[in-house]
Amino acid sequence: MPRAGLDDTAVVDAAARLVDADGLDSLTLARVAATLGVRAPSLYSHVDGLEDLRRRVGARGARELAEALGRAAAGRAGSDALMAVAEAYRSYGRGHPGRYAAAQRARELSASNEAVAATGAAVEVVLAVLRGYGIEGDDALHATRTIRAALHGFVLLEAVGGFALDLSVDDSFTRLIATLDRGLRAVEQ
Amino acid sequence: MPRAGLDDTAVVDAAARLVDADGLDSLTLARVAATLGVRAPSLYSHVDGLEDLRRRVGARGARELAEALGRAAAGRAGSDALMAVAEAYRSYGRGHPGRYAAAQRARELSASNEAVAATGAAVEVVLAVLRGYGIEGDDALHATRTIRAALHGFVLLEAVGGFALDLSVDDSFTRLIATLDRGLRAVEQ
DNA sequence: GTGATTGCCTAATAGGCTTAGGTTAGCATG
DNA sequence: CATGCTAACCTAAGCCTATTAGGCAATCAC
Repeated sequence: MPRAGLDDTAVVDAAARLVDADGLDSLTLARVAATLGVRAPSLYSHVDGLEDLRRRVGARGARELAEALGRAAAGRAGSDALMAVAEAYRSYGRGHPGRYAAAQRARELSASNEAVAATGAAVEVVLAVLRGYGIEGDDALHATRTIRAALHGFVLLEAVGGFALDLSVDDSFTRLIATLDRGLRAVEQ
Repeated sequence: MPRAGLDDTAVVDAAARLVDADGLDSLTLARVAATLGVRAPSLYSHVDGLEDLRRRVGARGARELAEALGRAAAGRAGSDALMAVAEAYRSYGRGHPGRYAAAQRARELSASNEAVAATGAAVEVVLAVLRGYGIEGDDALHATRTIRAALHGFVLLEAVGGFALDLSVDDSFTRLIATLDRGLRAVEQ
């Protein structure tokens, strides 16, 4: 019997493609194994069960998202940077809905150093953008939560088909960012 | 053999309690049946399988959430109304995390008249609040998406333990609403 | 070539959903 | 009060998961 020649990365690759195509809930070891031409128990050589696989997919999503945000922010400042980061965030969520969803399972991901580091990097990107607004310290941390909540909610609602009305979702997103931009600029204290 | 005397409502009740306590993912027919003192197949007399049960729990969540928003908005206007609605939204999400999560599965819920009606009612509440800001028409629909995205994202991040830093989550929420309030007030055109 | 590693396998356990088909409790009707 | 119907509940079985245990053999280091 020839070997498939798998390794950890190949398994996570296959899982990531699967969740992006069919949703996080449809991630099963059986399906991943089938796409790799292998039986389910064989995956245990590379991955420590289903939960571990989900965690690794989430960690990859967190890392890719943080990288995308960093690239978007590079060389920009102020509203320009906020818009670029927001666009990159939404773009990643739309392009990789499964990885994105997996990246948000904070409780599971707290066991992954890679995921924790990536989340920290993403926060740093937003904090840098906020310095362009003159917001620092705790104010900046609160503002980071505001921005993250707004972007996260938008991406999830879009992914789940929550924007049912016949009204441009692109326009809605642009206005969301504009509202945040205005709201952040007007901060006193 | 005595009968348990179940009906649809009792089954959905049990499921709603279960998902609020242990999370939406832990909803299984076997567990619901066990809490009701019955075998899993017996539930098929009252509910059309697991997916249908999830849909019904989500519909109940959507209705309860819409009712809470309506109560919060009653007798208030402007920033006051926005704050009250936002607090009610977050409060429901925290108090009933499982129902709340189920209520957001838009694709599944599109098959539920109750859920569709409830979602429409919630949108109406927000539109009424926005009239207090002088926002109407498409602008108001876009603003509704902004508000919904921000609240939804915040509730989900809070539920999943996404706010890890030692920084008051209550304060963050207050500032989120304040940022939205300022951002909505400054709308031109 | 030889030995060790390890990738992959089959077999089996345990638990989930669901369908099929049977039994019976409890009500409605005569 | 007896009869019969409805529907609530059951067991059995099939098929899908995940996971563990234990075995075989392909491949690599020497």
